[in-house]
Amino acid sequence: MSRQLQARVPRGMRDILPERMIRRRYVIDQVSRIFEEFGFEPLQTPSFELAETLLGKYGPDAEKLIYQAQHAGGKEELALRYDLSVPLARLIAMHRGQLHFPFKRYQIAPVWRAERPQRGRYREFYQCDCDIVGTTSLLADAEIIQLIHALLSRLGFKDFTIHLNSRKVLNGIGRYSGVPADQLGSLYRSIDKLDKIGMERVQEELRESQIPSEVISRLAGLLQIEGDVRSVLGRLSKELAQDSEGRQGIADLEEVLCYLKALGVPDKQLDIQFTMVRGLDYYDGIIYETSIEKPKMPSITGGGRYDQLIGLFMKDSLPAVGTSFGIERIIDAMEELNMLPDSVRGTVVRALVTLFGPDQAAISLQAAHQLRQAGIHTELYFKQSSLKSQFKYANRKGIPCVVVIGPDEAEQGKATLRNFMTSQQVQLPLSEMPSQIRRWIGN
RNA sequence: GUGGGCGUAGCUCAGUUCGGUAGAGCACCGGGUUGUGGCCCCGGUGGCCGCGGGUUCAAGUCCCGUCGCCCACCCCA
Repeated sequence: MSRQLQARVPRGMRDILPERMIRRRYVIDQVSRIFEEFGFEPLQTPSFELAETLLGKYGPDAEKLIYQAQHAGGKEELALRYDLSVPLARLIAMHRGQLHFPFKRYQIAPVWRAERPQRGRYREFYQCDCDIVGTTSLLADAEIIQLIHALLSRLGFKDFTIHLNSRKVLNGIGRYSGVPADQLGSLYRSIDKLDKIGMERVQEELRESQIPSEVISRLAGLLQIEGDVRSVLGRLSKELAQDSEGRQGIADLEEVLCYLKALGVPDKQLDIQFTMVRGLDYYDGIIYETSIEKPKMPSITGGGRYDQLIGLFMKDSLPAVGTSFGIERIIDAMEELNMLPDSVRGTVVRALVTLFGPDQAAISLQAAHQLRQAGIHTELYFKQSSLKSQFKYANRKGIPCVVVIGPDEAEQGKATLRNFMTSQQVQLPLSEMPSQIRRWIGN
């Protein structure tokens, strides 16, 4: 005998077993339903893109994480998609003639990033994106943010905060501080950490990045602005009064806040966090991400406006705005917080039909068939074994109803139905099984 | 890319101090109860002790190497 292979999957990737798959599907169903309620259309793009489509869009840090692929006989340089936005931009450019604008689409699909895995971070994971292409109206930005709020609320999240910022404001802050363009990256990275490491350490980092001390003290004043969303914007606009782009960014945020108020999104779940940056290069307007209090994990949504990205694939760009939901993190959080309804069980099977012996096989088969015809997910026990072990099997697997057809029932053309949730038991004709089971399990 | 922790049964882990026949709980199979699950009792199956090398009469245990997983940072969903 040759030695067996180690059964393994690539790092950062995982199998999803039925129990988890069922919970996952529940969440994904909810999410798609809400996307469609808001008028987003489904769509699909390939897992692979041409490497040239993806490269140069995300920024150097992200670009290192793109999986590139080759095939011995192939001439095309391929890459696995890193997100769903850049493929969307490519699709818009290719199919703009067949689409109606503003075009709203959602996509729930895996993406791949060669990161070092850890809690809430995988190398293959699903993103749920919704985007609106073809309008600069801030109503679209507001609608996306409203959708984030509606979706998370509908799933049962309560303690979450949507952090808002604008790339325009960030650019304004950059100019305000007088940091040279080539140091803006490290400036953003440092101020982004304000929440985590505090003012002192941020100033320390800025000094280490060779940023002049007068600039640091100007920034310090700016970064200390705190309070509710509106007063933050008021004070920030005074500081950035000389910068037209910065003023524009603030005006954008004010307008969106106004819409969100009208839409009933509570202020207390919104936060103007003008130190929030977001890594991807292509954002150029309002940006946002969502954090939850517990369990502790990185942001569960992230998105923003990217009016120039599509322009990389066609002559005149089309403005676009959208967000991504981290479905993996959302599912992890919901599992940890026990947020899934009881109706989401560990198995799709609703009824187990027992098997007694060769004489009853035909009638057991017939009963299973009848239940399936009636739309009840039914499993037939295949092995002739003690009733006890068949019951045990149903119990362990979480099947709520057992249909017993032994010699007694077979003779009378009846079945004994047992409800495992309540331990009720009734004997009735085969034709009445489906309605009885439906009464027991609901639906 | 940086730092830390851990690899022993299908799963969670003890055993490593001080080298001496491979353990527990859960799961699985059978029985107690030959037509009734969960609880209980009894029995059983199951191990390349991550992998390779070294030291030794003897290595899960000591030494070297290597691979893998987890956690944190960076960054992100």
